[in-house]
Amino acid sequence: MNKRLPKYMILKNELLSWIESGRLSPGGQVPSENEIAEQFSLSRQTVRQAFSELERQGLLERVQGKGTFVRRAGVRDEAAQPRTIGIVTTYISDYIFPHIVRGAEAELRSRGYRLLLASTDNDKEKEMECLRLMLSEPLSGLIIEPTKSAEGNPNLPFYLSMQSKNLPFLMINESYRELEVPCLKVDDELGGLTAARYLIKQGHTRIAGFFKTDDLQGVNRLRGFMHAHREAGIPLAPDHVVTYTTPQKGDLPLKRARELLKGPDRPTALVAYNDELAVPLIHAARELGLSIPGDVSVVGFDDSALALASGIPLTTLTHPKEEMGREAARRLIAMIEGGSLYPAGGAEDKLYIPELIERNSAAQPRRG
Amino acid sequence: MNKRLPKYMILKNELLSWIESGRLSPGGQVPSENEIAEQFSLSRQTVRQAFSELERQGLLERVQGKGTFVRRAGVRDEAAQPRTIGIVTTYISDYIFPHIVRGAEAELRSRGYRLLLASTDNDKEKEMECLRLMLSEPLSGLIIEPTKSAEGNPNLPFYLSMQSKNLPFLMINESYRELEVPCLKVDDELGGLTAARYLIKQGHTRIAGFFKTDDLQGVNRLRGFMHAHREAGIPLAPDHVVTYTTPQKGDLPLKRARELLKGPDRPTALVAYNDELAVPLIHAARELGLSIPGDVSVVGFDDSALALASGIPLTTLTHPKEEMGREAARRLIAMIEGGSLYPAGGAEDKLYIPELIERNSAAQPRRG
DNA sequence: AAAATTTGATTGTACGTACAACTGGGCGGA
DNA sequence: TCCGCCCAGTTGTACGTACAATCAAATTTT
Repeated sequence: MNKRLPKYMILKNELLSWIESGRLSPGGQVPSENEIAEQFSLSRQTVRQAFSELERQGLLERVQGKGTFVRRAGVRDEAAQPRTIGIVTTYISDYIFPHIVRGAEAELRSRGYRLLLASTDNDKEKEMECLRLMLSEPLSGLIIEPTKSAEGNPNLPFYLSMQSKNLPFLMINESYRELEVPCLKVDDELGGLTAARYLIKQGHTRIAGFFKTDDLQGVNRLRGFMHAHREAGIPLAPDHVVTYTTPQKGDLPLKRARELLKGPDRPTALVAYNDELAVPLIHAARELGLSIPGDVSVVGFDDSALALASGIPLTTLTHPKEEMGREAARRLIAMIEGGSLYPAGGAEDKLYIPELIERNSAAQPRRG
Repeated sequence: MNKRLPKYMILKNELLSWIESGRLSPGGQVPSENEIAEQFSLSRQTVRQAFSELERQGLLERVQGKGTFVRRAGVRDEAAQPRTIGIVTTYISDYIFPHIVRGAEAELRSRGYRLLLASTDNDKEKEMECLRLMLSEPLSGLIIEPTKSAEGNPNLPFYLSMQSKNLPFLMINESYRELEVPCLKVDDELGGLTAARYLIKQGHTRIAGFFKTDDLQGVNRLRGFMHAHREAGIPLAPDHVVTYTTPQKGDLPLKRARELLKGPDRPTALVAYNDELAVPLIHAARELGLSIPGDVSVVGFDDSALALASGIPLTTLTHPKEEMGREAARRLIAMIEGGSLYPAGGAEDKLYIPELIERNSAAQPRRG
């Protein structure tokens, strides 16, 4: 059985239970060393030993001439909570991701949290490396943007161990399906639907769509795109749906677009996976002597900075970006301070509704 | 004078000096409590008090039945090195800053360091807040992009205390003049010189410059711009130099540009503080019916993503961006692992030479 | 030769005393 | 009323003793 505990340890545990039970409240005064010594029939030195260990652990504060006081409530080794939150994102520097990070950073800073940042470059091995690094020192929580969410998730064990360690985390943009984790994202299927519906309503019947399909975002946008065709009864030529993966993004979709635009029955409208693709699509079309939006309409996604920087203001769908970052930070902090793995209002995902911004890159087709 | 130190404190300091002087080496055994007590004519209890405080600080290790041993050499509170590095930047999400962060992040991650990120929004109060937050938990080093470097530095005490705490840090883009700190930056004066020289060589004689002057970067670029005029003997009309500050950047320079371009003797070339300004300058000029580069040449700075996204590929000067971030990380790690406040090869600044990239926004003036 | 035991050294626990240093309140004098 | 002083109560420092627990090496026993 248990070896006999030293008396000062017994006293320590007794005092701890007093604190936890509320018999001693934070800030309140502890009976003096002499009183305790008498009550427990111990020498004052022994009481001092117990007190000084508790003081070292940060639970008591002794003030010469005044007395001994309780510092904070709480469990044994709570050890000042870290107040550091990690964000693991696919790309730090490009496109809308800086804005998401910025929103989160602003919110976190104002709430007294520090932000740890790491980037996966959309590479699953780096994702694991990032997680390992982040967890190498104490952390209060994590915000994760999944890497290649449409494929499998080899880092699942990592996430499970985080759940079992009661480390709160949530996902943005997309979540791994295998995990039950709160997620903030845009309703991408609705976005694809909205974009295609808009063009159909304008009178377009030959619309090509370009989607990156190693992220679920692209898959969902494509799904909405196809849905809009189905509901309008418009046939969708197979070669009018172009899918590609991250490494191909620089050339494959552009090559296909040129082929389509040069061929017979060229599409009168293009739906791009995002603005990053929409801008080069516009340039490619112009190089072929086509005018935007007269000959070809283009709709992008995400309302990024590119939408206005390029010559033609781009018709695109909104993405909350900074607001999403802020909200993710808010929710994560609520989870941390609530001590729960799931947000207070249930584990519901937050779905942002993308809205169409009409600018000058899309219009009715020439012969409507 | 000094109050008399308690005997156990005197003993503590004595032992510390033994450790630091090498009389006691890490891993070596400390004389037993009784020996020390006899040597110093103290009671064993007093020796125990000194020992236990040193043990608490992590310098000694006591093993029952064996003896007391020295844990590690080194200064008082070395405490397992954190391997976390902070970056304080002006803007996270905009322009070239994400690329700098990205370079630093990649390098840090590959070396096993975590990256803490904070943004000042170019606000000195937030800068202080960021520093305070970052330092609230252990940190190995800091990379700082100064806020409004051309103005004073109210957070100087903070930086000085960091130096006195032997916390390595370095500056990027610009440094506060009051601090002797290693710095990585572009030779902005040379950049301004190069841009103006180029335009002069093309035959331009009426060149307007637009510079943001609350950052030293802008001040230096302006200086080079003026230098080029002086050396070429070209008079520089006072209203052809437009200076502005961060809050004005959205409208003042554009307003002035329109006035200049509408007026008589309009400039045939514009030098913009950076690409972020160059792009709207181009748009403004085109709205006035002027063609680029036929009627007006425009040169930007930093070779940002905007330089290619906008309709006309922008002639601009390079900025190392990612490479600068990587190099800053490398140097900081060297300082940390070298244990020195200054880099091994002396505290020399790294000066990057900006190079001109000729694209399509600048050419010879119409009647050359 | 191997195993068990003893032994000495060392730190851990526990009690005791004494005085110093500090705090806050009460008391008395200016 | 205010100031200084004292006093009781508290923690801090310092010394002392005694024994327990542990470790490693020497010693004895098997």
